[in-house]
Amino acid sequence: MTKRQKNALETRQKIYETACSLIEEKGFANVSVEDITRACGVSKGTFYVYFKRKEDIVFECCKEWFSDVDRKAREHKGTIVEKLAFYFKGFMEGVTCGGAELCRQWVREVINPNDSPGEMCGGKYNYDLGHMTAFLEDAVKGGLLKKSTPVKTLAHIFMCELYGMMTSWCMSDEKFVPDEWVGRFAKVQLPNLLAPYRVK
Amino acid sequence: MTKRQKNALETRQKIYETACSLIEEKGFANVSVEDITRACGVSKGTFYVYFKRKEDIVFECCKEWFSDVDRKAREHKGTIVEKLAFYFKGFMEGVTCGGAELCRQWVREVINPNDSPGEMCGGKYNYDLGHMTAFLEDAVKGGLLKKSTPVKTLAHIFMCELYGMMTSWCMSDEKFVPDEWVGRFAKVQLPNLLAPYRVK
DNA sequence: CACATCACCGACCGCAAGTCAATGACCTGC
DNA sequence: GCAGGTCATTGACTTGCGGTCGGTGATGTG
Repeated sequence: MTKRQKNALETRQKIYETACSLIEEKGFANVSVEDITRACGVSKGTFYVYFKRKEDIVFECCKEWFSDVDRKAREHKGTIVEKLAFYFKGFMEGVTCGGAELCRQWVREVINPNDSPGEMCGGKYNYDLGHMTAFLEDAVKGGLLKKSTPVKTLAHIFMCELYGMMTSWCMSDEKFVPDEWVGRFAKVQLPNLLAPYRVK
Repeated sequence: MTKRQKNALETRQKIYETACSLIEEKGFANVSVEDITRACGVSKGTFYVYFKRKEDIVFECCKEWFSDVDRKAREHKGTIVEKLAFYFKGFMEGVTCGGAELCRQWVREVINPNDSPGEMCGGKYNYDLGHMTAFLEDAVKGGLLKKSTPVKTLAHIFMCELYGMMTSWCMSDEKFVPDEWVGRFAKVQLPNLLAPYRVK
């Protein structure tokens, strides 16, 4: 990697980090692209070299952990309840780690229909249930769940729970601790939902 | 009511209805205030006579049913599970009746922190759990739930479920039927959640 | 009939997103 | 080490939209 390329990467990172802290401080709608570029000493044009749209900045933080939580949960040892609890914990960690404003903006963007104009930088997280179904299919193959398990339906139910936690967290102004929620869910609700499909 | 006042009401209604259909067709962000006013033959200024902000138009449709679903569910006869199922059904009905785009925009707005600038026309629905706690307290007083029921926690759990369904619906592009979800939830999950607190 | 009211108008303002031709620092191959 | 090309960066500019406000004329009122 040349010095030039290294600098470019640093610029991109600087823009991203400045944007995150400004958004968290003032709210996404109250931060302009020029606010961001002024704050980190680059020009407006530079921003648009690295991000197609202002909104794309919020997808940056999700890029890694979305593939990562998937991999980690797959590798996680334990019962299917433990595996799922781990996945839930990871999802909430990823969604909340940037703070409420970033999460809110992520939700605002991610609920857009798929044919929305403007390609998402870094790939859109869309409602294909991909992560969750793959994860549950692993559990079926691994002998943790019965072959007859309605993977798609379960995936759907679990994603629904995750979106509920995420949205509640956004709206409750960070008053609740995701770990506690996930803990309660794993203890009270998960076993009942999985009971019919578990291999004894 | 004078003829003048009647006309004014009609104008307001016309703006509201035109806005809804345009938003549903093209998406909230792709419809300008001028698109709306042009489509219904009034001027831009007139829009701002009736709505403080462009965003306020989406709160219009929620005004009635938010108080209404509360009242109706309170009056609904049956077990606590039946009452709750009724409330869930009503909530989802209200949230989805205007179509996915209106619902999406409602979510985008409603997740704003409370100190967001711009007063919401028609009152903001905020995360005070108000509807749900009142409803559960009724059930405690009515002898359907034990006195020791952690009303606030349960309200929180149930709102979380509702937000999950709502968000999933927005993201799944109307693929799922809210009634079926609520039916499944009421059958599979609700009884387990309520079991410890129900009066036999 | 004259005056007041008020629903409605649309030109105007300010701001922010996104564009693009120009620049010059850096890289590369001879 | 130099010449020529590449590419990260710039910031003035365009575009479009949200929101305002002084004006107007139809409607209601005394």
